[in-house]
Amino acid sequence: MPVLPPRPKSAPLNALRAFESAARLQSFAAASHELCVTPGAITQHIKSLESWAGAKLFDRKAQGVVLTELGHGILAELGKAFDLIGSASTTLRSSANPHIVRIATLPGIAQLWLSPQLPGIRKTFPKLKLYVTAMETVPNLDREPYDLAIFFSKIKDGDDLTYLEKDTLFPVCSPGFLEIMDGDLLKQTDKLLTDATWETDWQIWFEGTQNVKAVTPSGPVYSLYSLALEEVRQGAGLMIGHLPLVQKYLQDGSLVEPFNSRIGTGYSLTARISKGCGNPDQICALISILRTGI
Amino acid sequence: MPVLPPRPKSAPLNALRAFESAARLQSFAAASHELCVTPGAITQHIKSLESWAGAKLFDRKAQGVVLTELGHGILAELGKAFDLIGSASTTLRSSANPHIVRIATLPGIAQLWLSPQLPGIRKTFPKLKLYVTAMETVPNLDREPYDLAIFFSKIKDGDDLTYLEKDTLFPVCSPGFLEIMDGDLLKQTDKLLTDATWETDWQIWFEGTQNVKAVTPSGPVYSLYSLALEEVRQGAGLMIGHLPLVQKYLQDGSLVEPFNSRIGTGYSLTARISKGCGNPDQICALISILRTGI
DNA sequence: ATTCTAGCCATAGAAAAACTCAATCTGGAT
DNA sequence: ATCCAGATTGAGTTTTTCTATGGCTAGAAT
Repeated sequence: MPVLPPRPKSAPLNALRAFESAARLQSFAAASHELCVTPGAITQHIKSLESWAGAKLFDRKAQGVVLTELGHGILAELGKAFDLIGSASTTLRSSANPHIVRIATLPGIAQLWLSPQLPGIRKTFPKLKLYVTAMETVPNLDREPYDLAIFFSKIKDGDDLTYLEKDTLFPVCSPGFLEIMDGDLLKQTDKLLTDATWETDWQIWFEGTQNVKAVTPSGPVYSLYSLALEEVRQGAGLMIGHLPLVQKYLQDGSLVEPFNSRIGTGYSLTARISKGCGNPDQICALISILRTGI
Repeated sequence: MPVLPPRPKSAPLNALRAFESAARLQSFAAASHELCVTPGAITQHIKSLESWAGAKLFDRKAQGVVLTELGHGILAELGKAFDLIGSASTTLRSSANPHIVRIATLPGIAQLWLSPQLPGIRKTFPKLKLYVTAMETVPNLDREPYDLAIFFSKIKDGDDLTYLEKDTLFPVCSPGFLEIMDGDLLKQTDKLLTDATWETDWQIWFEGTQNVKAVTPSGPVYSLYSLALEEVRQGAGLMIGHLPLVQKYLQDGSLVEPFNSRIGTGYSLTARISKGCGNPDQICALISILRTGI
């Protein structure tokens, strides 16, 4: 039996993925975020790849990291490779389970916009299973295995986006809060709630509609929009409502709009479909139901 | 600090690689060989990918394994992706170390053909470092990180092969063995040595040159050609010499050619260059030196 | 029919890889 | 001077990957 010497290993795949991400984003920290690991993990991946290659791939500066020419040379090729892998695996999983649609969206959208539409969707597509994953940033649909991403974004030509609804800002509060409070609602800045994802909402609304110097809200800051909105419905104060997310509460009367001045943000609620998605027709049908509302 | 729920993971890269190999080769066993792991490792990779996808990728039959339609659908895409990764990593490593040339070749070629040429190569390229890895089968240069593969192969149009020398077969033995033995050298079949990689050499030579029924050699079988040849040089018997590999010994007189009947095999010693190789000019120069001989 | 054989599967244990955590370093910015 | 963002380091832990078994099945050989 011939004992063959060990072949030299080919480059470690996971390290290559880490490298591609770090090189594309020009930052280990950003890559660590994209890949959902700690920065240290990225450091180690890059180190292992550098030792495999026998050369530095990044120049380490104190304020960050700069790709070497060597690293730059393979970035495009690697990117294409991981795009292919991503689309292949999305295709695989979604055509294996055509009755499952995986949606990526903001937590607030999931709870306040998507969730109320579920009964209607179930009626139209009784067999459909929706897997909704909440996240703060738009995932790279070329890489991550979702069929559909629903986020607020600016619509540009060339993007493969489907418009759903316009985003519009205006303060909201509970009917009870409105009754109790006297005079200028906006004076008591500690009653102005903020959501961490949309920190500048108040400022945008002030500057766009009030023609007065923006008041700095000093009320609590929430990390979940739906949580903040719940507080507001309990009468905790005022916050900026995004029309698509508060419409339901305006209709059922649990929230009211104390001012008559709305402002658009240039953003819209949009859906984007993954290229790898296995059942585009079904997804389109689903989107059209979401767009027209229940 | 917002606690985000865990994102659904993307498909495991190593499992995808195992799948691609198994699907392309239509066999777990072959894939395990290609990736230098045990068959069990492949089984587990495929299982993990199947559970990630939520569907079977292969139909298991007793005599092997058959790709499902689902699996077939992503094979081409994955193959392209891993080709890109392979070429990117080869590019990376060889352009990081332009003075290193990694050669994959048969053990026999390494020892009997390449090794004698090293002094001459060192003279021409003093800074060059050759890393020679011996293996039984031609590696996939699109995937594995070698710059150059030197093997016996049939030259077909379209292949990116460089011809080096013609392969030619004929029996060889030591001068001492020739003296001692009487009469028909080929009668004593236990003195006919065989190399495991080229088991049919004797048969090919007999049928091509002797016009007699092939004698079945019953001498020892070696797993390394160079080892067998060493025995022959010590007078252990006769074996089939491949011209490129025995030429040196014919010249220095340690082997002789008792019959005057050579036969070609249709194969030639050839060099193929990796697409990803970072320094093609240097490699070409190297090949041309190897071809012309020292 | 029985045995053989090629391939895949299942499980346990071992080895290697990957990740986290907390502490540390670095040089520009406040 | 101190702070800060971002990268690193090393120890310890978790997860993944691999091997080593033995078992299974169906076709081939005896």
